[in-house]
Amino acid sequence: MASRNGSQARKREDHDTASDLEQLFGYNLKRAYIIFQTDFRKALGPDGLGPRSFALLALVVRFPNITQSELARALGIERSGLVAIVDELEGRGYLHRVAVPGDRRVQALVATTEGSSAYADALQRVRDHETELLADFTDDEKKTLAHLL
Amino acid sequence: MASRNGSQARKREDHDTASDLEQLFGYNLKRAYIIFQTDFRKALGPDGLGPRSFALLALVVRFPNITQSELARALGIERSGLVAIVDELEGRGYLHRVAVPGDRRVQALVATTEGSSAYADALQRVRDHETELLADFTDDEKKTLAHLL
DNA sequence: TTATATTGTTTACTAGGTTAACAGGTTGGC
DNA sequence: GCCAACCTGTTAACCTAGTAAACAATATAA
Repeated sequence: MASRNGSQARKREDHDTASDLEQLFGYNLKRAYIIFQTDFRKALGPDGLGPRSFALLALVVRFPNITQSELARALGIERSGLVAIVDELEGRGYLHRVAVPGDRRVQALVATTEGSSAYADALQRVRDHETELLADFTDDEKKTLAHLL
Repeated sequence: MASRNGSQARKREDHDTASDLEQLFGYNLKRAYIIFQTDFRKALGPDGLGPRSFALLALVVRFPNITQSELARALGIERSGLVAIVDELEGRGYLHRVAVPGDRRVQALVATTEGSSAYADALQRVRDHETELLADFTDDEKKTLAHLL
């Protein structure tokens, strides 16, 4: 029988001390992160913004004329990695690159009105999904969690 | 001057309301996860186990004779993705595949003594690093966090 | 001026997965 | 017993998100 060893293992896993992994913060953090990311994509639909594009757009909306180098620092990724994301958002018409008078190397990013409203809409949806996801927690717990992270 | 817009942006980011992102649980969760993962790799050294191999080995140590299909379910990844990890751990001599008498399809996994002790060592290091990483928190906060995740 | 640094970009690469197909083995219905 | 349906481990092709190195254009410091 194929499931003999398996059901043994699963039984032990079910009640008792499932495994060392569950005692590690890092492992649980990863699982929580995956849950949130999956939910994020569900919130924004199949051809909505991805987490990266959303984060980048958030910064551009918040800080108009921010440069790509600054964005890379703020997001903690490499400049080269930004290009594709900016291309995508520019392709959607959510922002455009504008030349900066004083320095011909940089291209400041500004959100279009379409980009701003798309962002506001997405933000609302993500927030709604997050509160739904955290519905099991008390307000106190939520506050603590937010503070700790 | 290249940094004119930039310093404006950064100044605003510094004090005030930095951006909507920081109010989102998902975004902070991601950052926390990245911090923990980076620390994990530091704890185990450059050619130590990766998080995936570590997690798999943990389950094999805990549940001897577990099958790969069961592992895939437990870890939430596809069976095909496991093969490379099992290959790696088998290559290190930490576990081996053994035939199961009753069912010639499955190959149960068992940790070698070398694998068990390597795992115990790694687990200790990861735990040490985690407690160090969480040193700023009070015991109460740590308990709450563990409970929430 | 000349050396050094920075910006945005392309290209090649890596890590960590997924999906689809497969060969071999098992099982349930009849 | 036979056959259809299913499960197991595996390979191959692919995808996503990122890194690292190189580059041309530009800016700044000595």
